[in-house]
Amino acid sequence: MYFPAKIIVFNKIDLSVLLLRSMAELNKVRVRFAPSPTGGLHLGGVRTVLYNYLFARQHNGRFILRIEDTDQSRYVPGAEEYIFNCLKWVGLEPDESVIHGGSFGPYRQSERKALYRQYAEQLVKEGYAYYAFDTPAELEEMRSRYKTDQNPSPQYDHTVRSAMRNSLAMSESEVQKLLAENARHVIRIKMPEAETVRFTDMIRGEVSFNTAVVDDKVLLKADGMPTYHLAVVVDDHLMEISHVFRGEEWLPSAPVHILLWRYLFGAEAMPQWAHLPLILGPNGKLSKRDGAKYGFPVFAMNWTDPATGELTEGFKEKGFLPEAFINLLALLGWNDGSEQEIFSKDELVEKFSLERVHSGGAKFDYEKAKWFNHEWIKKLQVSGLREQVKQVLGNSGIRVTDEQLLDNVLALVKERCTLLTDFAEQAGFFFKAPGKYDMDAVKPKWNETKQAFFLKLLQAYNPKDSWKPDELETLFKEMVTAQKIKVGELMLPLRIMLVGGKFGPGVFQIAGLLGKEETVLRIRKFLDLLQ
RNA sequence: GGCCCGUUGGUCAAGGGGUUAAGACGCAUCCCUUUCACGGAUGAAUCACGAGUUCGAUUCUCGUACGGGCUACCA
Repeated sequence: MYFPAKIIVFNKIDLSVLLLRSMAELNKVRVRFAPSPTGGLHLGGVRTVLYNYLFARQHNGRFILRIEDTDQSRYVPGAEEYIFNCLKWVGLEPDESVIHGGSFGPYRQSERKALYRQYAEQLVKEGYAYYAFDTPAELEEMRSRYKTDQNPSPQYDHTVRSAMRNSLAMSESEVQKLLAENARHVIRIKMPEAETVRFTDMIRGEVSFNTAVVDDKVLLKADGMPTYHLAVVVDDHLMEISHVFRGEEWLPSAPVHILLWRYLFGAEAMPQWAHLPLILGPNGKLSKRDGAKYGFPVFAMNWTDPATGELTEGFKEKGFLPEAFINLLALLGWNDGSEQEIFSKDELVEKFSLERVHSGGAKFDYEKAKWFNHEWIKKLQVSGLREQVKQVLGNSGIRVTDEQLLDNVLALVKERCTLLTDFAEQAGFFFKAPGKYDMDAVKPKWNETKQAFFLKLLQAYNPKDSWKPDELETLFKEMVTAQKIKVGELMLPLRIMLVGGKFGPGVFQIAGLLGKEETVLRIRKFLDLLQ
């Protein structure tokens, strides 16, 4: 009597679990970053990657990287590999891509070329698009003909299309003849003459457009490649993308994409859109130029233009930690509402939410960016810094052989380094005696008494068996008190002897790490130099 | 020019009808530190403007101004 009831209950549970699972499959989150491999990876691009990544991780979804290389004239060798290197550096690697694989490939649009034409043709057949045979010269002619002060950039739209050479204006037989002759042509979307297209953006709410003022965008180019507009819609559908995050600069062409979705795959199937606020420079959208002009990086990593050989410095080489780079990017347009500003990647995955992304653009502040890096250098354990600092020291000709010393040095100096490159100055002298000294800090005030003092110091330090900072300091101060000189008057010269300049941690801390031998050697060397 | 999006200190920003309008960066001054940092303290905003709604608008509505984006067979 009791048993059957129990079995029924179990069955119910199994059913609901199954139901939930299939619903989860249906609503599977799939997002994508779709860069065009034409040059360096802009910090705005990395932020888009980040938001995609965070959203995917948060929803147990997949993050896809699709290469949008439909413009063959803009092909730049190496750019694609460079993008992957950047993503690897920041630790935001895709689940599916050209190199990560996946079952929705190919992930490079140029390899999907054959796919797009049928969709464009279908649109023509259904009256949503048309063939256009206008040559570049004819387009140019149209633009200059309609150009006025009131209308500085005439569009190819419903007001002019009947006066152009396209399948809407020409006779059926004429069109067929041209097509049979393989005449160069494009396929353009036929924008409705007056319709309001609206959609709900996840960041800015309802946005609406009047199709009358949107032009008949080219969907399929004369070379058979799709334009961005056709390709995004087709690929987002085929790759089952659920949410699209892209820059605000795409907002004006959103109605084209909405319409294409409606015509091709149905509005219900459309992914949700989120147009991210722009990252601004001192004047407008942040550009590579701004970086060069104001002296801060814009690209994630160094990028050398293969055509011109021009090098653009990246955040990595400038001395940024990937942790800091991600952190500062996340906060450029988003915050969790609390006072917290330092977030690890895991915390971001946990706390990020689209609802808290701003709609207004944010001006990039390099000073604040450096602050984030400083915070992360302070926060990170030496183990997280070791390899990167070795690299930095290596770049200035210092090879680290004593790993233990490196760890001690890092712990001692990291709080005074804002960029990783600062370690060259702040840590370098521990491994290599100063090559030159800040003589101005010593010479003007140097005298016989001081010279004598240091000789005596040498005599006191040399025979010491233990070598602890505290003891060295006490001994030093005891000896100074015997003189009629201020402690500072002698401490600064000692610093210069050991460090070379007026910087670094406490002098005796330095001496401690340097060891007796090296400390004595440096003092003696300097004294000789002054003779 | 047209269309779209936006507007809280120099910058990033919290707050969304009644608040002394958070916090951070940067800046300035001071304290700590016999270097430089770190750390601590203090200082600086009539919430773009004008109407409206309201007992009351930074917060809601509408205009204006300003800023930005788009306006290619580029993405």
